[in-house]
Amino acid sequence: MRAFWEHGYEAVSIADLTETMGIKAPSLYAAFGDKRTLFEEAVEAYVRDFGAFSGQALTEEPTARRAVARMLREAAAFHTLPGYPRGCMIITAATNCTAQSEEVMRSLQGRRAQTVELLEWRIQEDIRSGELPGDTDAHTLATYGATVLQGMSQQARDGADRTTLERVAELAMAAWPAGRSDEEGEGGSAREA
Amino acid sequence: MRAFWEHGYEAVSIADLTETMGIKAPSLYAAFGDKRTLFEEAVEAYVRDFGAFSGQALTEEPTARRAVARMLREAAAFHTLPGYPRGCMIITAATNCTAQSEEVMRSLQGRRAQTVELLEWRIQEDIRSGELPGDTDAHTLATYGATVLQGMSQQARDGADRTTLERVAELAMAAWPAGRSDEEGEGGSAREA
DNA sequence: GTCTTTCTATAGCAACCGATACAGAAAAGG
DNA sequence: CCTTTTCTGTATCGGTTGCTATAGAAAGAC
Repeated sequence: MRAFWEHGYEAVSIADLTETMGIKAPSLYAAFGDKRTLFEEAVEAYVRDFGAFSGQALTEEPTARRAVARMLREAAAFHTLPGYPRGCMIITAATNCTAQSEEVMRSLQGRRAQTVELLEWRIQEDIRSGELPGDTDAHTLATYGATVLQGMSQQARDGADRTTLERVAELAMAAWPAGRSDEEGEGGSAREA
Repeated sequence: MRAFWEHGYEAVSIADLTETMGIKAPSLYAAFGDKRTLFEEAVEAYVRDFGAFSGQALTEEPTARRAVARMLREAAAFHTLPGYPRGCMIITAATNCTAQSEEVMRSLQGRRAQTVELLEWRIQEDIRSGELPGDTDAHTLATYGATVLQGMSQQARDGADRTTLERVAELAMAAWPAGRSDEEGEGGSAREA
């Protein structure tokens, strides 16, 4: 997983994997069957251990605004974990692809699209509930959230440190429209006028 | 150039290049000497024809704010040119790299860092001139600009259309602090209090 | 102990990688 | 016309890719 995370799908060879895993090629193929299958399992392990924060933030927080704020804040941390590759595996692991690994690319592309759709759905939910004004552009807003998230991954890869990214995440939220629940006061949860 | 732009450095083979260029391998090596050299020339051709907008915006505009606004607006167009690969070649062409092409990766990384440094320098210039308040965090602000720019490239690759990206660019500027020249009125150039 | 089952390591498969040696065709000079 | 030079195409180099057949070692059953 770490090898795929750092170098991407095609740039990691079977020889690299057998070397870092301490096993020989036949054992690897007996256990995983295929390089693609092994990659898919590595992706699922990554999502489980390091990539679940975005889905959790987008489902657990009460408003889309708080969800995105938390997602970006935690992304700053997860994209700069000490001792781990920088950036997000889902974003970077399949960007330079041959024709034969197009399916792998589209697989990760689907996962990214899933996150954007979930975010857009949360925004539309806030529009329906009156939390956000009725003329809010949900598609643009969701794309903006994904843009900042994926840009932070690239910046982490290029060496940006965690505190800088956390400040970027906080700054990015200044462009996000304030909802009804955080118009006055700042608790936003218990205080209802 | 288009092949490297779309698939990246390592994912394009010499056979791909000789096929799309209509020449055989020995002619290619006689003309360019090396795959790496050919890639570098392709990068320079890309920067000249499609990637100069960011440098121009960052040097020609009177303030850092207007520079970033223009850079992001034009990026939305250049990252979604009809008939060309999506996104920015400098950002995506060398992300999945083997150990042998680390130099290529660092070369593009250096070009990206150059843009961020130029942006940060423009911001500090505005701070010195009083256009921006003295406690402005130039490093965070420059990283934010680069984050949105690179995130837009990723979004373009994932299928975002031009108008959506232009709205994202405009929305992103809502997080950018207003300078002294655009506090009141909106011309900002001829009107001096 | 002996037999059976599971696992692992050696060796090698066809296909492709970047890069060249060499021969033949085309063009330029007289 | 002939010679010299430049260019292009065929064939191939050693190395690596993902993947596997086959033989040998380790472990469990009794």
